[in-house]
Amino acid sequence: MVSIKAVADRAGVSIASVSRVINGTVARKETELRVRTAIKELGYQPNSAARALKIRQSEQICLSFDDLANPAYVAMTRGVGQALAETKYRLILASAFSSVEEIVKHLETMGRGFADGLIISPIYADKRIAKLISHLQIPVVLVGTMPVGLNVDNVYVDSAIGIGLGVDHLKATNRKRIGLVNGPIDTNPGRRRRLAFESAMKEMGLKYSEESVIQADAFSISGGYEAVSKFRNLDKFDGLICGNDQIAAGVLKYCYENGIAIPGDLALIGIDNIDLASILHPTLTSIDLHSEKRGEIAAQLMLERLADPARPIQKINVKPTLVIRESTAA
Amino acid sequence: MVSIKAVADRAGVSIASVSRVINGTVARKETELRVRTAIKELGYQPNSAARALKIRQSEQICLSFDDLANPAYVAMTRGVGQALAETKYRLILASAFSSVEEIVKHLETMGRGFADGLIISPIYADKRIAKLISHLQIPVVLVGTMPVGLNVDNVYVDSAIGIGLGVDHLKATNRKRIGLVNGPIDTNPGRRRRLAFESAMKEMGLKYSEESVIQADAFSISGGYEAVSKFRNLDKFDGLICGNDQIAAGVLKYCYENGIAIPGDLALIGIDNIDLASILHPTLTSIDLHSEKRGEIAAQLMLERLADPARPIQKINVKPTLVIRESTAA
DNA sequence: TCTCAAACTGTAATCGTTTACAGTGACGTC
DNA sequence: GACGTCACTGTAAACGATTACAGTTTGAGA
Repeated sequence: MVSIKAVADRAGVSIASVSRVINGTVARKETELRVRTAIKELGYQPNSAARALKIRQSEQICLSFDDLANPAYVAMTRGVGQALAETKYRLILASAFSSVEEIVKHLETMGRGFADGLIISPIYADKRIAKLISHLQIPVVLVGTMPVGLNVDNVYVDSAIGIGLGVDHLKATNRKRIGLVNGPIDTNPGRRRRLAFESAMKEMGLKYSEESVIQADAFSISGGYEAVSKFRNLDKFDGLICGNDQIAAGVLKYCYENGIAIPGDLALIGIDNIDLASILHPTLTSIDLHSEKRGEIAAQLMLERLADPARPIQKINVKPTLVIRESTAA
Repeated sequence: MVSIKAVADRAGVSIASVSRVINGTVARKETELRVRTAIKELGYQPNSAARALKIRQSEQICLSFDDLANPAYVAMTRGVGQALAETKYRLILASAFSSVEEIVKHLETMGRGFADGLIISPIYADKRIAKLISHLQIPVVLVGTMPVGLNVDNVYVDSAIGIGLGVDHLKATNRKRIGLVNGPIDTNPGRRRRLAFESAMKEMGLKYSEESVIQADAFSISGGYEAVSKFRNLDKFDGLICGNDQIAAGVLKYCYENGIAIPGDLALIGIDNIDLASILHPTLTSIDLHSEKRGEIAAQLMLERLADPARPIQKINVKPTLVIRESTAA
């Protein structure tokens, strides 16, 4: 392993000078040249562990979420990655397919200093998570619903508004018997979307009851498919909002197999507006929650926080938008 | 920051004893108890930079590929993550949406010791990449086609066999005018799949020419859609193999919009067998390249290599399989 | 030529661990 | 009671960088 000492010897200077050249502080032209030549000749690269130990920074930022199989999180990752690309920070991905237990385990190891900051988008509504986050020594940016009692930088999208847009659109296209195919209720999005749906329905004077909600046990294609398979009597509804686009895809598949015409018999709306939405038959109307943009903003907040630890806490609100496609045609 | 010194003071022992307790070597019962209590009381976590510096290991493994938007790579990431979950290694994701330039940049910084091993699945066929990899000081496992001149642990799937399965199946279901909608030709999969297609066609005595190949400029839905939109006269073919499932989805969309019946007028086969394949209408026959399994094997190879740096180089071959669905019904 | 400030450079301490080695004490044996 | 062994513990030296601080060189001005 070629260390800073080897470079110093080769260039005939002290290690301090080498370090100074690397970090771009004072150095005579000739010294700099000799050091740079030595570095090139030896193929030297500074050891990041030693550097991290000394400067007390790892120059790594950790991104943590629970479902990489969900394209919305992939998009978020892309956003974070882009914002970090031109900085000194590397992106670490942690616990991308995890259960609550795994997240807790991961959070517990975050104190080891291998990351300078944590961007987290927890879907599970578990109390331990909020507690662990609040005890972290490094800056945290939370994407999504802020748990009670926690106060960190935050970027969120008001799903109530999003669901409102959806219900509104269905009502405007003359649907009256509207239901929700919700994702798991022990998750933040699941809980929030259900509440938002209820209040949107009541607000618009539409009939709402417990039976308006079909419960899927995962935010996935098969989750959606199986939920409506079990439920069966979809003719109760003439419009459905789904927990996300994948659930909607599952519902769509079921409808196709069972002769339910979309949008003829039933209008369908998804959430997230992933690529899938535009290639389904019919193409899927979707509430876009702008995941990539939220990732980008989260990374931006993190960079600003790292640059100025004392700045006031920021909460950024991203507006959902409705993308209308064939699945809700009148 | 609470360090090992603080723990030692609290427990009334030396830092060496604390370290020994943590790393599970000799210690008297009472000493161990006092140390563990002190650790708990102070909430101590060992600093990973200091540890990495001393033991010359970062306990991080880097996974590098170029297109996280492709679910096949997400599956691979899941495989790697699972295999690493119960080990001491953390998974870092690098350059997940990258150009050749970015990969080169990343590879150049791999010498800094922030990862103990690199699992890489490069799609671009660029000579610099092979060269940089061969100069790396850490173990590398390559997933995919091995560039010439490189010799590292490798897990690959013989796409020739996969394409062969596809062509075979199309021939068996009475298709004669078979084409390929290929991905970009400057990528490894693109190049390999084209060659494999050509030889499979010739071997089976089917007509092949330059015009049998439609070139898409990305392994994506829009890549497939635009390629066939530009090409137009799809009636030349009665069977198409697509560079991956997303390209196939794009082709399918075009066919739907232009009244080409699948599988009536045209049979369609994708590659990768991602979730999407089973929810398209019609469902898509696909050549499964077992990405998740390859990721798992790659991680396994890496762990074995790290445990025994001297062991002979392994090359593991994963067999592709054909999943037949509606899009190729006779 | 001499002086002094400015510009640069080197020495050495430090970051938080791990670990070789030496030291301590308990205990069984003669 | 002396001694050897064994089990454990502490001291101190690394690992490879950064950075005060002190020391040295340089060059301008007198």
